[in-house]
This record gives sequence, C-alpha cells and structure tokens, in this order.
Amino acid sequence: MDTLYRRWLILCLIPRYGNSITVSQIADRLSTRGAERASVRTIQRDLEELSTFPITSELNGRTFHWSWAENARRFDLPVMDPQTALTFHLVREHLTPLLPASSLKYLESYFTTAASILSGNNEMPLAQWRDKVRKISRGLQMEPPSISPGVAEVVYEALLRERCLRVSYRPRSEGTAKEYKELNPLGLVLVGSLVYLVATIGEYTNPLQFLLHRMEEATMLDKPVTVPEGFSLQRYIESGEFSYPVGKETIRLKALFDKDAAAYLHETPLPGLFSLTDDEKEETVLLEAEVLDSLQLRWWLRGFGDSVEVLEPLELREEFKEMAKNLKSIYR
Amino acid sequence: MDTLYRRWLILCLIPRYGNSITVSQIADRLSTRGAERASVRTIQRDLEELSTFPITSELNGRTFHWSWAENARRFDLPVMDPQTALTFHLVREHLTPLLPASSLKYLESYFTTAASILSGNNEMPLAQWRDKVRKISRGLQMEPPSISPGVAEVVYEALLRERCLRVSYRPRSEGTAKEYKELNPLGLVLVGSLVYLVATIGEYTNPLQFLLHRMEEATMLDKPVTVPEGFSLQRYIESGEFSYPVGKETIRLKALFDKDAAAYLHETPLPGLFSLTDDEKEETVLLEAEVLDSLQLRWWLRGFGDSVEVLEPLELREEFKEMAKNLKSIYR
DNA sequence: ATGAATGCGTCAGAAAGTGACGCAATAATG
DNA sequence: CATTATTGCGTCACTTTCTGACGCATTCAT
Repeated sequence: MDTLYRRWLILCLIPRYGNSITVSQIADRLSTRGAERASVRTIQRDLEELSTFPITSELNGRTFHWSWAENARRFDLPVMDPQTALTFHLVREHLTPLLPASSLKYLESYFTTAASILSGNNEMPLAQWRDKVRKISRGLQMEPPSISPGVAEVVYEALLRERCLRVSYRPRSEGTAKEYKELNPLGLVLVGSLVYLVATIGEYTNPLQFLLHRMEEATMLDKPVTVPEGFSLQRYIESGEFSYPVGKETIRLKALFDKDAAAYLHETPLPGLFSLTDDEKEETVLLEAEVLDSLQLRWWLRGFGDSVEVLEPLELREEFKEMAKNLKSIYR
Repeated sequence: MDTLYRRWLILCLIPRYGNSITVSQIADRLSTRGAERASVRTIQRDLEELSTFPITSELNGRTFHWSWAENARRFDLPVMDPQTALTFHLVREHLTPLLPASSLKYLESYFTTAASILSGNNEMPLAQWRDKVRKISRGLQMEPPSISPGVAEVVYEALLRERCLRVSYRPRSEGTAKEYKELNPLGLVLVGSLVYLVATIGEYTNPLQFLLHRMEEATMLDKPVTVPEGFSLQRYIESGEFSYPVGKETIRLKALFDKDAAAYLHETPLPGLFSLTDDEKEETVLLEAEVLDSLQLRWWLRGFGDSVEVLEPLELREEFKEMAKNLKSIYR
C-alpha cells in the first residue's frame, strides 16, 4: 500500500500556521519526492480524510490554502518519554530568565507537550511534578528585556535566508526611533539575556551592533545580504567588540578561599583545576588552577569579596590589591 | 476510513528504544482508546505495513516486542520551522555549560532535528548558520560535572514514579562509595550546573542532599516513596538548606556605578528598578532600585569591584565597608 | 503432556482508494 | 466583456486493499 505513506508525506508538507500550501503545490512536491503518481483529486480527498488531524484550510479566491491549525499541538514520534519531558521542564526553568520571551515562545509547544506528558493523561500519575524540580540561581535574576512582537521572527528569518533588513531602531540616548533602510545581518550574539544583531549598514563594511529589544519594527527585504570580505562572527567577537574579552593567555592562578566560600569549589570543576588543598587549621582552601586570564575570571573572584585572597600571578594580585585600596578609600 | 487513524495510534503507542510493546498490549490499549474493534491479526499486519517507519521488533520467546529503532530520528508534526531550529541551537549554546551531559542527551534528538533543518536538506541553503550565532558568557565557564551513565535516568524515573531508590554514593571526603539501600526521592534542585537530589533515608524524616554526579550507581525499587508529613521542596529550599537564601525582604538599593561598569545596566532591566541617573560630570551612574535583599545581590555587587559604591541601605553599606577593610588588610 | 498464547498463511467478502470525466465557480487575460 | 486556465467537487466504475475468520505450527507455563 502506498496511501498511508503518501498521506504521511502530505502531513509533513503542511506548514505551521502562518504559512500555507495549496493542493497543486503538494502534488508537485510529492512527485519530486518518493511518491509516484498522485492525481490532484486524490490529494484533495486525502486532505479531507486527514481532517482528524488539526489542519485547517482557508479559501483564498478559488484555491484552498492548507496549514496546521493555529492552536494545533505538536506531535512527536516516538512520543516524548517522561525523562525527556522532565528535562524540558528543567530547561524551561533555566532559560526563562535567560532568553527573551519571543525566542522562548518557539519552544512553547515543546514545553506544553512535556507538561501534558508529566501531568500524565497517561497511566501513571506523576503527581505534583511541578513541586519536584527547583532551580536556585547563583547570579542575580534579571528580567530579560522584552522584544517587540514580530521583530525576532523577522530578524531570525533574514539571518537564515541571508536577506537584508529594514529596521526601525531606538538608540538608548534618543527617544525617537531611527530608520535603517538596509542592514546586512551577519550574526546573533547573546550576552546574558541580551540579544545583539551584528550587521553592517548599506554599503559600509564595518559591523555594528543592534540590540533586538531596541528594534521597534523589522522587515525582511528581498535583497540578498552582502557579507564584508573575510568576516567571521567568531573573530569579530574575539576582537573585543563586546568588551567581554576572553583572555587568550592562560595563567597559573593561586588563590586562598575561606572554607565556607570554597564549599562549592569541590563540586564544580573549574576547567584546568590542579588542586584544592584544605588547610584544616586555618579553615582555608588553597586553589591552584590553569585558567584563561579573562574578565569573567575577575568577576568571579571579586564576587567572593573578602573570602578570597589572590596569591598568584602577581599581576592579578596587584590588581586586587589596587582594588582593595580603592574600595577602602571609597568607603572611608 | 479508520485504518489510517488506527495505524497512527499504533505508532503513538510504540515506545522509544529501550522499552517495548507487544501486539496484544497494543490491542488492549487500542480498545481502551478511541479505536473500535481491531483483531490481533490486523495489528500484526499493520505493524508489517508500518515498516516504512524506523521501527524494529525483537523476538522474545514466541512474542514480538516492538519499539522504535535505536537510531530512529524523531518526527515532528508540524515539521520544525527554521526559527524554532535556530532557537534550539541557541538553547544548546546556553545549556551545554549549564546542564550535565546526561540530562542534555535527552534533547539530543531535538538538536539533531534542528541541525538538519538548518543545514537545509530543504530548498534553501541557510549557509554557515553555525557561524551565525554565538554566546558570550558573563560568568566564568564551569564544566558541568559528569554524571555516571544510567544514573540520571533512574533517578528521574524514580522521582516521577514516586518509587524508592538504592544508591551507591561517594561522599566528597571519602574515597569509597557508600551504599544507601532505600532513599525516598523528594525533589531535584539545580544549583548552577550541580544537580541535587533531595531525599530521605529509609525511615528517617529529615531530607538530605545527594549530588547526582557523586552517585556511582542507582537502582529503582518497587517500593513507593514515603514523603515526610508536610514536605514541600519550595519550603525546604526557602528554609536555607542550600545556603543560598534568597531574602524575603526587599530593600531600597542606592548604588553609584562607574560609567563604564554601568553600561549594560541600561539594557538589562533589574527587576524593581526605579531610576538610573547619569551624572555627566562625574562619569558615574546612580542606580535606585527596590530589590530582594539576597546573597545573589551581594555577589552581583561585589563582582563590580571598585566600580561601584553602595550608598543605601546603610546596613549593606556597612557590610561593604567591612569587606573593604578586610580586603585592605588581606592585601597589605 | 496439556493448554493457552502467539505468529502467520490463506481466503472471500467488504471497504476503501483511484483515475477519469464533467460541471460549476472564479481569477486572470486580452 | 468574453475567453481561458485553474481549482474544487460530485459521481461512477474499476481496482486495490483491508479485515475477520479459520487453521496450523510453535513455544512457554503449568
């Protein structure tokens, strides 16, 4: 039999709500793919038959345009198992403060599926799973800035399709939005919960940064993107444009931690850790590690406040000494 | 026609590789659900027919046990769109340093699907999407500790099914693993990249914490879990057991930031922010906000080093003054 | 050894799927 | 405005598939 397979292919061809496909398009694509003959009439009948699935058609002129229903829930095959569902729940906990809502909404249907699996319309109860997982954050919880509806979609699509963008952008300093008629999107950079679009303007070749949440409107143009000669996002970042230089040199770090503060050092492997030596008498822990000499390292170390003493390298110790001096004078 | 629908249900009933289902089980479940009569013979024939899908059977005695093929890729319906695929890619970037590999592997098939969508076996090329998204981390990159294979699965399942666990646990201080014959799993807590299982031992009622990566082996028992009277994970955390007390009181924070350090404050909304006042002359920015008085807040503020001066509340200022004094004496 | 499951081959009637054709409605075209 | 191409849909006859029933062989539990 071929009917089942053909209908399966048809289901795969039907796009999500927002896009649509016509019967004749389906017929074309089907013949391109495996399926053999399939008269247009048959496909019409198939679609009728498939109405057990949440698909809808919209009469546009004399032609039906098919898509999945707006509120259609997603199917997974094989069906999502409880462990995966739990993992999606964890992921959501992790990501909600990290990714802007407009990005996260693409995963919404996966979270919904997970929730319904966990709520167990299945055999087992899985009672109160919501109260079984919690996340504790080490850092301060920020609210991811909200991105105007529609903007993320357009920017993502333009980036993927390598098309230019027209963007209305509200710089921080000014209240009014500025129109950029032609941006060449080059890449996305996530910094914390901020999403930057790296792009060049028109014919210029120097990449600039645009924050997605500062875009009031974005439209994709037909014009293909022009990528500056030799541009690479990785290199662009490494050149320090985001003022988050990750050092390239590693240093031999030696630092003395309070016993309390060091408690979690034992559990979380610092990449390049050499040794952690407990000094029972002094209630201190000596850390030795080969780590990247980065800004991130300084944030991390400073976060410990007076619970850490940087011993080596000497330059870093000097930095901290200087900082200590400054702090003292600030709070005098 | 009913055949298509029945076969669809059968596909849904077939579990992922690892579990399996027999023909008679399928027949039972089918009659429970919508589908009407369906003779066993028909289902056998259906399964044969469905062999276009990556399902396999294993002859166990005289009975076939069906499951999806081990390497079967997942199907999504509707098919994952490029934006969602890109989002999954972002998510992976975010999560790889955060979640242990054994949790993340449940999402592997979703990442694979996303990658194949992005690589475009479709019409459009979506060239070099891998070089179009990068993440820059604010904090120091830690390596999530690796959890023994099989442990996470068992713990997740026991937690979901509310069953007891037998665990072989390697405490930090000792080299040898200790056997816990009966743990009552109560909840999971994520702290950074660490995963804690909160559980009670046997008949005891005081919850303890077990790190998943310290478990060498875990087995699910048949015995149902005993939850201590009135236990709630949320309350347990709030009682400060993880030494990450999130304050319950809010304070009116006033702090003076260096202009440079404050740059990103303008973009990331601190919850409860009142005002950010630039002082052009002094090159400082005054922050006023109503925030939770938490440990996280202190980490965050200390991370700025000498680029911030805490002004109010006075108690907090005193803390920082004290810290400054201590630091000064440390580095003298 | 016996009986209950299970898989599978076969058969015939029932059900469905299919292409072809024709008609109506509609948008595009000249 | 008339014409044409496209699309949807009803119908029909024919083909293919589906399905339950039956029977037989095999295997595991008792």
